[in-house]
Amino acid sequence: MPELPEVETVVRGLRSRLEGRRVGELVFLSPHLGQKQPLPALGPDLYRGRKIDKIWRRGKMIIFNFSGGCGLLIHLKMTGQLYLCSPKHPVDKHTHARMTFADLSSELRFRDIRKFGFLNCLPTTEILTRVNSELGPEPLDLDFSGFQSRLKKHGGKKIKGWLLDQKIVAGIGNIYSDEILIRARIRPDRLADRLSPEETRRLFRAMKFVLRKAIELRGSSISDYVDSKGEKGKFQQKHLVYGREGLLCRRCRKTVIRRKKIAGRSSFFCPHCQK
DNA sequence: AGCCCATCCTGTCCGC
DNA sequence: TGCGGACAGGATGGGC
Repeated sequence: MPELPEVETVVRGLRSRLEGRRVGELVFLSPHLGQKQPLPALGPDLYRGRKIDKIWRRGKMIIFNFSGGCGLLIHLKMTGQLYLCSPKHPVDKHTHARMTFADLSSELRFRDIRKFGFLNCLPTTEILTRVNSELGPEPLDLDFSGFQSRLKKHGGKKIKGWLLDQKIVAGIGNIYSDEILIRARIRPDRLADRLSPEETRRLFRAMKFVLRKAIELRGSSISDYVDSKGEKGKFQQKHLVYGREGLLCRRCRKTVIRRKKIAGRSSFFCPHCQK
């Protein structure tokens, strides 16, 4: 499930290969994907010959800026993949869009088994407005006082739900929320405004540490995640709780990891380490 | 305000 | 071995 570190890894890979290139054509292979476009959508033909000025990330969103104000807004949701490959690489039934380039032999593919993800053709101004109205601040840019004030503002929420809420902080999903909470030693069902100053500090540090470390290790490959070169990440090897129900905690080595549904998501935690 | 649930979708896994 | 149902989850929208 691509979250901030996976999306950042994909963006860095695409940026180094694609910024400055000119589009050959953009083709949608799945009509379904086109229908999901919010208005005002731009026609794919409009992208021919345009230069890619910038590829960037906001939360879990991937954004392409092209010359002439055209943009792409992409979300991988759970099983989406965005990678470069040879045009000869087989196109299967889960490949929903492809983009070729005038000055590069590789092509870009958007593939998504569950079709929850999207790739929208929109003006960059539209993308900017949407992204900024729908998403809270970047967790890696957030300072401690901003973090504290957001904890207070949405203090009634369980901390797990708080971390997952893209409007509060953008980019954290189910894997990283659990991995942050074990390192902060806080139970996922604690209320956001009931954390002690020490716990608040630990949570802030754990959030930064886990996200930075996961980016360094190029993300977690749990199910379908691969980066822009089709390669897997390595952070799953560092997971302390996620997906480890019934196994011994890797932190205290004596308590069995429990799983409980919190904020609608299965949450893994150590009842001994997390208070 | 915040929780829970259903929804979108398909592959995987488990039990019978 | 095969079938069917449960499950997984990011985000949204509705109801409480």
